[in-house]
Amino acid sequence: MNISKELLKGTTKIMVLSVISDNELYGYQIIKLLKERSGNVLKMGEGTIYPILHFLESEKYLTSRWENIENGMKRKYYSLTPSGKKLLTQSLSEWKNFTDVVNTTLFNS
Amino acid sequence: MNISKELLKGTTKIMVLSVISDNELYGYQIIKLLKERSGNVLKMGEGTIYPILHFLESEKYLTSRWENIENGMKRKYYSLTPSGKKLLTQSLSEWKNFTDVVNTTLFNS
DNA sequence: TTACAATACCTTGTAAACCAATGTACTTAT
DNA sequence: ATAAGTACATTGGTTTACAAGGTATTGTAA
Repeated sequence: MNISKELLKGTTKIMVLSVISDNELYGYQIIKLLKERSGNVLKMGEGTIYPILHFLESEKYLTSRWENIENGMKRKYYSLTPSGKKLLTQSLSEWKNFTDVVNTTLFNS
Repeated sequence: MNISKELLKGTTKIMVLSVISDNELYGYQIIKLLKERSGNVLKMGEGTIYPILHFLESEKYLTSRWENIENGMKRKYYSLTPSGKKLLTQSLSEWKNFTDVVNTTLFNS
């Protein structure tokens, strides 16, 4: 089963905020987590997630810190700012409104 | 309450197919019907709906006929082809899958 | 009667979202 | 040694929706 690219538009940002709200996470991990949590349906590419993280950080919804791990690799960990938590709450309520409106429109005939 | 442009992406086509499935409709009427059915939330412009109708017709999901009404105006009525009915069924099931996956990802933490 | 709102069709240009592809660099498994 | 995995990043293309503009007619309010 596949999720069409078009339907996804707009929701990816919310899902990114949502997964970060639980734990401090790095980009590559978020991609794998979204895949896992969605039951292997969402296969976001790096070209999708990294720009979203950069945007959310530039808008102060996220902060980041670099961590050097033993083997020489570096990870950039993101967490929500207070402003990001507010955005998440607001986005979740928007998401609910949105699906309600669409469902009403689709099925109230 | 406003529905963000980004979330809407992809769903407008489905809603257009959905409203036409019940009755033969013309473009301007569809805009008003979507507004009405969504409880005054969806205010699709003509620049959104007309291109979708043209696309769906070019892909043979819709057929159209012109009707001259008394006062000199002309309306272009659209209805679903068998292929369009199939697309609608398929799109509705995609929509359901999509919201399920997003909700799982958002709320199963 | 003159102007505006509404009906009804249409197109063009722009911004945003996502993905595929590509690039770098290091590590681990075969 | 070669491929796959980890982990960061950017560029270019497609699609979606909207704002703004255009044509033409009818109905209404000033």
